[in-house]
Amino acid sequence: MRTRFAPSPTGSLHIGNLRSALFSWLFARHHGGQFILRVEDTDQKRYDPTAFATLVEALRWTGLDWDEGPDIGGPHGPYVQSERLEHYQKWGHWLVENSHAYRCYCTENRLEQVNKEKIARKEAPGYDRHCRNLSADERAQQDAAGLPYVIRFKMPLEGQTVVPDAIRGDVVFENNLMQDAVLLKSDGFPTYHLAVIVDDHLMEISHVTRSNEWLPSAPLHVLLYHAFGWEMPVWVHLPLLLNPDGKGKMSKRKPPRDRHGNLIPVMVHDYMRAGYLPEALTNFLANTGWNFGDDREVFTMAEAVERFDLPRLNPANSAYTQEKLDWLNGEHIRALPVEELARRLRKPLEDAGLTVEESRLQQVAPLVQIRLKKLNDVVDMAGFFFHTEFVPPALEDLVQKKMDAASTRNMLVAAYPVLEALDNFSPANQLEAMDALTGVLGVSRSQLFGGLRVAVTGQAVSTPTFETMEILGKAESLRRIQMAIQLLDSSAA
RNA sequence: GGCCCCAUCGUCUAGCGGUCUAGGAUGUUGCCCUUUCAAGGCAAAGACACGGGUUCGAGUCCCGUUGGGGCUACCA
Repeated sequence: MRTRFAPSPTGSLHIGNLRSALFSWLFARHHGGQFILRVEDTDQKRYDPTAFATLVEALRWTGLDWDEGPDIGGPHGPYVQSERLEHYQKWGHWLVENSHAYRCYCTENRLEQVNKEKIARKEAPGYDRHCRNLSADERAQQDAAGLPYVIRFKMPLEGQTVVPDAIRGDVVFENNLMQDAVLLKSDGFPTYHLAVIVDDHLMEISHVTRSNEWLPSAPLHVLLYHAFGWEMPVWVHLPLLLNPDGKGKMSKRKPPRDRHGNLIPVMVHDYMRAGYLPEALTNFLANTGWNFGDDREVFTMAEAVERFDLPRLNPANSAYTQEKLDWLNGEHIRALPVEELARRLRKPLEDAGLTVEESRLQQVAPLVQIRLKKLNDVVDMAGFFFHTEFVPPALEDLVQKKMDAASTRNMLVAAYPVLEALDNFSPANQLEAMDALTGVLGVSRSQLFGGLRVAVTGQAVSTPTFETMEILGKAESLRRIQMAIQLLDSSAA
């Protein structure tokens, strides 16, 4: 079995395309087959020289691997369509010579004109097949004049074409409703329709996996295989990933928003920057439109490879669920070995402008592991650990529930010498001492521990009190508590 | 408009004629735990789009309606 992913390089990787790629990859890997990467860059108007490197970066990040491709070569190369023009030209002209296609000399103006007239007459728009009906003389005349032309397919005027689809069965199309599609453009480049058939055949693709937006043009592709006399691959039209509201496919041109109005990332690089784990993203994507079985939602791609197959693919399109991705991301963060989490936390912290000391990072990682939904959340939660200068808390955060500045101050003043007297500054020891102090002072754990926590972290939401103080060290913790006391003093005055 | 695809809780899904007073997850709400935030535990609300058939029996099969999506380029 051989499947392929054939994106057109327009920048990063669209999440909907990643989902298609993922299904193709899982399918091939499950059956012990090969997965091929091919670049479909036949649209010269959209050419972007940096796009390919970005695409590969995104794809590598997701963990998908390919056996043949533009960057690694292979026996069926080249894997970039713009480098395969001779194939398309050869086979395009072969179709003309064997009367499956014809040269069309119509200008864009005429095409527009024909459409306008058809629409005015309330007919379906489309090419009127003017050049299909040229006499031999007329044809010779146009050729002699050296006019630019495109090659169009001679769609059968009657009958039906059946597309056998692996997940929805036979889909039947009426031939007379279909266009004489352009196969080879006037610039000598192929359209998708010609290129995909030639390449999939030459590259020996056994299963064509692609999103179901291609289903309407699949009969043309079937007919092309017939015309060439090539063996047809198995067609697998995958469901589409829709916007969170289920209206329209995910698109980077009109980026969707969640119900809080925040933009939802569409490109893989946006997910990388937002602090998502590749294993969470792929888990999420595999889990929408396909299911693992056994009611399991959290799984690795290695586990998915073992089980993946077409029968459990849902033929319906599905809406993107941000909440579920965020939950899965948290699950995968918690599943990481803590040293690995530490390693991945470095980048978001550094990107936030912080200087990250390795030993400190190792200490902080276990404290944030169960608290993070995204890696980037570490900046707000524990960024204070890496500040060169301590930023004291806001007064209103420092004053505890049902207390005022004076009573909060007195509480911290009482805690200070007790903490100072501790030889062993372990969290357990601190807890024991502070717990005892709550009884003496007549305050709750929440008030005392919370007051200390805000004092040493500088923020209302943070890592837990005693573990934090242990990392900060006794001296630094006491210094910060002292600062808090002064802050409360000045407010009382 | 035409053609094609699709249709179970808000969302992702299980269900492949009787085991369905429809299961899981997420999200929401409540309670518990608790040192903030999380995580964890428990609980609640929440769906077979509608109408016809077929059948002893339909969420499951067929048809229609409705709804949603896709395509309708010398873009992919």
